Amino acid sequence: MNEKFFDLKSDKQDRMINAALHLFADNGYKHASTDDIVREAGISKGLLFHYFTNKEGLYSFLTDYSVKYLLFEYDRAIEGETDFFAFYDKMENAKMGVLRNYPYMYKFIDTCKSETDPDILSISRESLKRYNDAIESYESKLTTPGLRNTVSVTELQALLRYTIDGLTAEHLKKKKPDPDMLYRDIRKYIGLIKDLSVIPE
Amino acid sequence: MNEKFFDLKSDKQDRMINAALHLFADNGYKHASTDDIVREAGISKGLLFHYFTNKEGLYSFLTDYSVKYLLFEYDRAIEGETDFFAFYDKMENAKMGVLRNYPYMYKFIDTCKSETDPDILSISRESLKRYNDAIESYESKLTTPGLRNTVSVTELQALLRYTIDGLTAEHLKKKKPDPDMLYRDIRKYIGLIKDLSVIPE
DNA sequence: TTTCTATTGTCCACACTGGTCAATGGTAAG
DNA sequence: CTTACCATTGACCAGTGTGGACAATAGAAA
Repeated sequence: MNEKFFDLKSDKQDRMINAALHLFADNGYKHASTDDIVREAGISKGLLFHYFTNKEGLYSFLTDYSVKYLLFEYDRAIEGETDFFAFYDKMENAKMGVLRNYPYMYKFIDTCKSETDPDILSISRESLKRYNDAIESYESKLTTPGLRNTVSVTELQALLRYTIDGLTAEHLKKKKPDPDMLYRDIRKYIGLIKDLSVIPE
Repeated sequence: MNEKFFDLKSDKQDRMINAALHLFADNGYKHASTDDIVREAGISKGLLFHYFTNKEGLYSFLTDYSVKYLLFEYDRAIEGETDFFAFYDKMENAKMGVLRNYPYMYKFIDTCKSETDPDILSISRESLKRYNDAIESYESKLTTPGLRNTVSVTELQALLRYTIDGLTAEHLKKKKPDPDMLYRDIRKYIGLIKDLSVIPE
C-alpha cells in the first residue's frame, strides 16, 4: 500500500475504510466489488488503486488495521481489570466506542474467519491469530465468581457471548444504529446473567 | 413454476432445493448464481429453468415451500404444548428434524428477512409474515413460569433466542454438522437457563 | 418403430469485474 | 505569474460471469 494514505484527511480515510469494511463484511471477499466500495466511499476508482495496490492489498490492510485498532482500544479500556463481569462491561464499553467510528469492523473481523479462498485466508491468518490470542489472554486472567452449581464458567461465557453477539447483530440491522443504546442493552443483559448465575452473598 | 417438479424423485427434488437454499442463504439473492446452484445440485442448467420460470420464480418457490414445511413440522411437534420450557424443547426437536433434510432452510429464511432488493422483498413478504405470525401465536399461548424477580418473560425469551441462534449458527459452520449433537447442546442450554431463571419450588 | 418428455450442454448478449492511464485541478514553492 | 508536483478523476479495457434460450439427445412407454 501507499503510506501517504495516512496523510489524507482522517474523514476521507475513514470513509474509505468504512466502505470497504462494510462491503467485505456483507458480501465476503469475492462478491464485494471495488466499484461499490468507491461509490460508497465517494471517491474515484483510480484513487482507491492509487493507495492500495490491488483488492487483496486493500483486504490485507483492513485485517491488519482492524486488529491493531481493536486490540489498542481493548487494552486502553480494560486496564488490567480482572473481575469477571466488570471485565465484560468494560470490553463492551470499548466496543461501543469502536462502533461509533467503524460500524462494520466487528462484522468484518467475524466474516474474515469464515473466508474460504486460500489466498485470502493466508492474508488474514496471522492477524486473526493475534486477535484471538489477545482475547484468550484477557479471559485467562479473570477471577471466576462464585456460581450456582448448575452453571460452569465455560457455559456462562458461552451464554454471555451468544447474548452479546445476538444483540450486536440486531443492532447492525437497524436503519439507524445507535451504539449507546446497544451498550445499554448489553449492560442490561450482562447484569441479568450475573444476577441469575452468581450466588448471592 | 412447472408442477411436474413434484413428480421427480424426491432425492433429486431435495438436491435442487438444498443447493438453492444453500447458495441463496450464503450469498443473498443477487450474488447467488444459477450456475453454482445447478453445479451443486448435480443437474444441468436447462433442467433448472425447465421447472422454474426464472431465478425470481425459484426464489419465490423456496420461500413458500420453506415456510409451509417449517410450519407443518412445528405444528406436528408442538401438539398444543403450552408449558414454557417444554415448548421450546419440542420446537428445537422439530428443528433438528428439519435440519437433517434441509440444512440451510433456517439460514435461508433468516437471510430472506434482510434482503433489500424491492422485487425480492415483495416476493417473500407474505410468506415471512405468515411465518412470524405463526410463531407469535404459539408463544402467546404459553403459560409463563414463576420467574426470579430479576428477569422478565421478554428478557427470558430473548436470552433463549440468542443462545439458540448462536448455537445453530456455530453448528452450520462446522465441516461435519450433526443436528443431533446440536439438539443435545440446545437442550443443555435451555435446561441451564430454566434452572437459573425459574424459582425452585 | 414411434412418440413423448426429462435432460443435456452449448450458446449468447450483456452486465460487471479488477485494474490502468492519460488528463485535470489545486496548491505550494520559486 | 510560472512551474512543479501530486491527489484525483473517470473513461476505458480485456476478461469473466450472468440469466436464460434452445436445438439436440436419451430413455422409457406404447
